[in-house]
Amino acid sequence: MLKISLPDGSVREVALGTTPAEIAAAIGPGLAKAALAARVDGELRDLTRPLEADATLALVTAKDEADALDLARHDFAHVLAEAVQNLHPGTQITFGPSTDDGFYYDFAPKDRAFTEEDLPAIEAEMRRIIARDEPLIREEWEREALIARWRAEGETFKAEWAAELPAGEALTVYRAGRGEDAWLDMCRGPHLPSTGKLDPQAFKLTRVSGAYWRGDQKNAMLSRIYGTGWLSKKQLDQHLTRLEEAAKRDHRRIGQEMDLFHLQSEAQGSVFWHPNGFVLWRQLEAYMRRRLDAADYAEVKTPQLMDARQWEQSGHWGKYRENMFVVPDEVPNTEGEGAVLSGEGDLMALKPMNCPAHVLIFKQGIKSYRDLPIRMAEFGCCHRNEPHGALHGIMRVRQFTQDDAHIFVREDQLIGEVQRFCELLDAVYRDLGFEDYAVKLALRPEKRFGSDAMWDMAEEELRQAVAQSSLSDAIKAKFEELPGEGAFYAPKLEFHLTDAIGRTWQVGTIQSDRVLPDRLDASYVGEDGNRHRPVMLHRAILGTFERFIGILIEHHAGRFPLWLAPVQAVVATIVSDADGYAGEVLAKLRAAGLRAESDLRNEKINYKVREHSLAKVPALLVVGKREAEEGKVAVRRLGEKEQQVLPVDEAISLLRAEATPPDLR
RNA sequence: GCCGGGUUAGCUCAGCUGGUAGAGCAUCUGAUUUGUAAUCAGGAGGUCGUCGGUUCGAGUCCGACACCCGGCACCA
Repeated sequence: MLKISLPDGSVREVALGTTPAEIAAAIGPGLAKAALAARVDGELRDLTRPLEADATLALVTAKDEADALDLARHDFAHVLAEAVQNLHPGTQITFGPSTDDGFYYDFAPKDRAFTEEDLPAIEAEMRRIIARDEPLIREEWEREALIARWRAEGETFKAEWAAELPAGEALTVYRAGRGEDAWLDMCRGPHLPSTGKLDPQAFKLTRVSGAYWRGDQKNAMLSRIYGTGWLSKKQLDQHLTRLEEAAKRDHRRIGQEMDLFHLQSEAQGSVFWHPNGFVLWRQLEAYMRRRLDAADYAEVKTPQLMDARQWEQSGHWGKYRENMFVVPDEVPNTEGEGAVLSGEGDLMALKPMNCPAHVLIFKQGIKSYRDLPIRMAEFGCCHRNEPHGALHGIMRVRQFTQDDAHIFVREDQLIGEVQRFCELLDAVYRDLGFEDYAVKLALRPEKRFGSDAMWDMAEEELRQAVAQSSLSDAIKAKFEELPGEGAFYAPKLEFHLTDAIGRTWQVGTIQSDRVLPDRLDASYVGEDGNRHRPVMLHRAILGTFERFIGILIEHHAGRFPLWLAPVQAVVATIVSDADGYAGEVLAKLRAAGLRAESDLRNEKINYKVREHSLAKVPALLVVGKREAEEGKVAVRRLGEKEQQVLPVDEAISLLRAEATPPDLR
């Protein structure tokens, strides 16, 4: 007999081989029906998997939403695969997990990749499979038998996978339905007891795409079908609504609507900032400059183009050449038409990073240990020739400006500097409206430079710096380590912002680098009179202006706080008799340093209110006859239905206070 | 770079199986002087992404290229 402990503290004695489903049935028919899976000693398992030892058992129902969702999504993926093979015989199955909001499955199509036009038929077939309520039965197979089976069915990807699963691990197969011809997939499980547990109205196939087998560019391109899956139609509808809301916040759409910037094919991947959008940039840059000044950074400006030899020395030519824009250094051809290289093989390259140039500044003159730390900042404009498919609005571009800085430190200063950086970054994010962000430590990658001892030390330094910093407990609680994600020369701290609708974006970063100072022979004179290598901290808070502004746009959905808003106030007249007065109000607003416009058009006030509201102008100052006579304005704030009638000077001083950047309040 | 989809007026989009283009908004003109999310009327505006092909005839069919979108890969 086995002793099975239940969550209520009771212990049941059951025979060896009893299943959680049977225990659920013994407890009650309601539970038996609601049970989706079991947690056995904390491990999620199939309801029908026999118990083999004393254990704690918790039955998983829809109330355990995280588990239930994950099980359902995984099952949707299987149902998708079965549906596709029913409709498209000859399609090979490969791999199909659950995701954050649904699931996908990768197929090796027989002749052509799937398109969105295939999806409705596949959805219908999925609903038929769910309606058939096929039991999902777990089986353990011998490796050779399984490989043979997959080969016999022409499932070469599954056969490859089966052959490579680690020895000693049970090879499990799930049978959908009963009998010899039931559909099979190799899968670690667990699964719901049957497809009928899925809500046929709670999923939707959303898109198709390509995906490399095992995520490797060198492998075959598979055809992936994505879906979103939930426990109920209501949840699905809520999710679809969220997606619609997110689409309305898309920075590309708002950028167009608010006339912030545009992109065009003649300058692929580079942003044309319009006057409105560049206000955001200027405010952000001025703010960062004040912050950096206060934090003892010295600002520099370095060349856009440098000789290829310099990039060879820094190591970029070897490691980063593919992503660099290389420019021939040409002179007129004295012996004929056109131009020729100025010297043999003379090439220049646009900088993809600012770090080498900063080291070159560091190397001018002799540096003493007393000079360190040296904090060198640059709003550096970089060019990287990103793969075409990577470009995305203003978030991923080929020309961008980083709020970059390099801090040259002695070993004994390193942790303190990283800590100082974390605190500066925290203050900036809070000022900019992002209270909620995550810190991640990217650890040594497989291919790396330097000894294990160096990595042990470098990783521990960053870990310590975060732990010792004054970041809030909430932020520290979310700290996470990412094995294998570090740069080849150093571990890095990554700072991920969460926007208003829950998406996260990596923006800030800091990494300690002992390689580049060495390659470029940077040194300082130590207390002992000998030359020493400084450690170089590469760091950014916003990351790039382009991406950060994109995030700000989406975070605020274009409704910027007053200090950032491109147009802060519009004076709108009700009748043309108020035009003169509106002009006076406008002049006062501008004299107070506010970005203001007037709208004297011959239109109804309803029309003007609607138009400026849609343009997301934060403050609308309406003036009619009454206001003109009384020296007042009717202030209507964006998003509010009510207006407040105030004396002009009072309205202006309120707006002015609110328009003060957060660091100057 | 790879897979799939797309590109029609300033913007958002319609245009069935080929017969040389249409709406709303914006713009312009006129009327209207208006009190908090669209006043009315009229006009103008497009070599349908580029190049090539099929055809008596191409926005529509075929091919190449460019760019965009969704993913994948990439992201010092």
